[in-house]
Amino acid sequence: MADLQRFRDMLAAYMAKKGLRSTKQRDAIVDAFFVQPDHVSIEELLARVRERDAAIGYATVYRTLKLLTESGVADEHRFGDGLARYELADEEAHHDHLICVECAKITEFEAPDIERLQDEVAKRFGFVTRFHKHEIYGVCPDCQKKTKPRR
Amino acid sequence: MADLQRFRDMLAAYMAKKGLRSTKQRDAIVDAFFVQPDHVSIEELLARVRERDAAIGYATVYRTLKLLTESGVADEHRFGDGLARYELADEEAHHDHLICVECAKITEFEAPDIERLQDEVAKRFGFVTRFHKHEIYGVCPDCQKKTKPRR
DNA sequence: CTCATTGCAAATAATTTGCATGTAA
DNA sequence: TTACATGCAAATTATTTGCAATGAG
Repeated sequence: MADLQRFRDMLAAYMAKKGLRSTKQRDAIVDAFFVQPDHVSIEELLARVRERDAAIGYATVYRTLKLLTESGVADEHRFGDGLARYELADEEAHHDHLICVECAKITEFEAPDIERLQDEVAKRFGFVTRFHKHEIYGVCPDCQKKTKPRR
Repeated sequence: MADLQRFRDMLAAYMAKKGLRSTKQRDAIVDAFFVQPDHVSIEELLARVRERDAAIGYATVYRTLKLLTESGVADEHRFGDGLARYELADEEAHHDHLICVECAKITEFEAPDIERLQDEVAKRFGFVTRFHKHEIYGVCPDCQKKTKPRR
């Protein structure tokens, strides 16, 4: 688990710079995100947040996640199921994803050697890298067992 | 440029197997795709196709591109601008993408060493890979010149 | 007090689908 | 002839936005 305080500070700084205000809705959403900032969708997060305050509207969740993304606290991902998912923008421990095409489970992996080769590719083309996506779609071990049981 | 005939055969086989018919609209769309099968969007393809037959509806383009995708002739990509783009599903010459965040230009790259490391990652997690996405987002050489001119 | 924020509903944008009509095979 | 295909418009889905009411600083 990353250093959450660092992210809270990052968000506070961004909000101060932009003259944004903190509200109970925002706090509830941000807290809910920090509880388990791992590939949550808006809908999942909204459900979590409504346990604390049932009146929070989904537009507020969209707006707050956009705020988290702009402030550099969260990264937005799209894994092919048509909706955005968010996770902590943890550069220190950068990882990429394996996505199961059967059960949609997401597994993280780190591969510094791939990152290095990737930097070389960017350099070869004269690109200044901002970010990247590396996603491997396939069938996870669990689903391999389910899909082709010996019979 | 890949062996287009191979892809035409692949499509014909798929259509035969499914009992699908060839129509002048489908032919026009497929031909237009084959002319330049490089990251076209539905809208771009529709424009191209309408030069030949102005009456073709956009639903037909959607349906035909889905057909191309299902038959293994085309791959669908989403590069973050909110719409689907299609390219030839050329496994022999597999490549990934560099996307300029300024001008949205897409550059292809091949990196067999990355692919190999990626296979190792999948194996390490017991995944059976179906396909992958590796996209590097950054600023291309042209836009670097535009964005920060010496002044 | 002032201006950002919220919740709601309506607006978008990309894509999909129902259906009457057209048309391959 | 017998389904499959098409074009249109309406439906869907995820997300965004206008606006009046609310609330933070």
